[in-house]
Amino acid sequence: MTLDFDPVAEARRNWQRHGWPSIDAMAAATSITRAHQILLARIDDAVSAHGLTFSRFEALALLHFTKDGCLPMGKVGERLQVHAASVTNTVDRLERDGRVERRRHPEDGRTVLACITDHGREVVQEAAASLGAIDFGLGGPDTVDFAAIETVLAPVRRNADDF
Amino acid sequence: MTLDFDPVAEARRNWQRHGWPSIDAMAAATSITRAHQILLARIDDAVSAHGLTFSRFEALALLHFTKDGCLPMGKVGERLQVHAASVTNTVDRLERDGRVERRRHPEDGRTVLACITDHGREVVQEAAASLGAIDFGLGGPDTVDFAAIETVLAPVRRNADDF
DNA sequence: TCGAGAAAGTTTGACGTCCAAGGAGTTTTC
DNA sequence: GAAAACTCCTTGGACGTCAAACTTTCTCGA
Repeated sequence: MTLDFDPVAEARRNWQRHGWPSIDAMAAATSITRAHQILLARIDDAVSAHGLTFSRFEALALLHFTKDGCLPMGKVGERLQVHAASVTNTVDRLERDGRVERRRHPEDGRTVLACITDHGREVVQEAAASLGAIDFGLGGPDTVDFAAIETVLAPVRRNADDF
Repeated sequence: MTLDFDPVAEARRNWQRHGWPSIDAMAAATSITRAHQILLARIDDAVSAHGLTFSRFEALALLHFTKDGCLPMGKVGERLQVHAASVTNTVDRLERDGRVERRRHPEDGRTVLACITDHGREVVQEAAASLGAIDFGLGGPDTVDFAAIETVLAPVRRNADDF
């Protein structure tokens, strides 16, 4: 993860030189993409110690936050903003590892409930601690303004009707 | 892409309630993740009209920016910060579609050069225009401060030795 | 000069994401 | 009540990413 050039500055120079449009937007988008790339790598590294990926951690945390530890598959996808097929995939693996189990919905035969197991609860709490320890990949010598990040990205999310 | 709740605020509430650590960092990381998710969807949608994905567009643009339109596979991965196997994959598909062709390196038999074709140059320029038209997924009714995004994410990237 | 080690790409396998299609169950409608 | 319409989930295929193993080629030192 050590570079001898700034990918964003590099991109900016090239776009400028070729007269391509929306340079500032491009640089902002590239920054977000790169920051995400960095975060995901660090986060996945942290949760892998607990046999998880970030996706699985998110699903597990979501279930853990629930009253009775269960949620219909569809709700999981909705909350996590991922496709239903991705939920099937994620729950498959969590179930394989005994962190989650599928149950029939008592009233609606179409619905499948994903329920976190006791083991799942242990794992997700340990993983959350590991993530906290690295400040979710945002840690390091340079000071990061967490609140500013949230603020500056809010309009981006709002433009996509994110809330 | 329309939600009736704010995923970040939601996450913040849940973490708070369970006493989990680094809430502000979590919210910032979640914002970045979500912003990236939004951008990627919009960008991919824009370039798909030209038979590209964002990855392929990036590779194509990189080659287009080069003096002679060629770059060793390894250099492509280095610039794009992706694994060598991903480069192989991306170039395979670009080559299949006639946007790129592989050539032997004249001096080093180990090296494979990825070279953009004339068709590739046409496509990448059209795609760049499409991306500019949507401000790289950052467009919308709410005003987005491009420069602020770059500034606020700089320490995140610097913490990962990104430049 | 010759063999060990390094370097460059590709292949294979695991993961995550999406889309499209299909099966099963429920609700609506006539 | 039965057929049509809708909902929920899973399956299969395409794509992108990474890690590890492997092949080919080059380099360097004994």
